Amino acid sequence: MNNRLEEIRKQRGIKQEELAAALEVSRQTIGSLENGRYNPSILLAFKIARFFGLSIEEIFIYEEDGKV
Amino acid sequence: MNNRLEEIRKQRGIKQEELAAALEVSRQTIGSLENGRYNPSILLAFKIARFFGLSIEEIFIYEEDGKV
DNA sequence: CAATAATGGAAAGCAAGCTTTACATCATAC
DNA sequence: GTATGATGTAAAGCTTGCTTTCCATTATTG
Repeated sequence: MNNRLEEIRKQRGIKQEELAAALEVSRQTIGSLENGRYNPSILLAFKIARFFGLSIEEIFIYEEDGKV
Repeated sequence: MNNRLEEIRKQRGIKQEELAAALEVSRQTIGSLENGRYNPSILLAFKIARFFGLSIEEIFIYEEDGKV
């Protein structure tokens, strides 16, 4: 799973910390997602998508093979 | 999080066990999702959506409040 | 009724997501 | 150069997702 989180966040000119606060998660969680340390839960994915007004599929890129 | 998994699966006339096999998860996982015992990981959500040719949002319903 | 098929659901255990704490790095500004 | 702000990253610990195993329930069918 890849994601366009950092790209989209920067487009909107907001900081990791601000995004984290808006989503009610820790800053480290945002950093970990942006740097691919793990995938979001589906709940967090929904929150992120809703925050940016996008669909989950527009932000998170699932590649059949790439596995976990 | 609610989901339309059971509904969609039955529309297609397939059994929990068949769906589980197609998605490479256990039958219990499918049953647990259908009966709301837990939410899927985002990877499983993608697999399910892709299997049915739908978007994640068409299958899993996120309600702002309803919490976890 | 007995047998089989499909589903429900619990328990234990491992894996993954998230938190808090803590420290390092990098850039910018003064 | 030092201070400050933003980000990277790691460790320990809790919670949630998923597996395997096991048994119960509810059709349906012979």
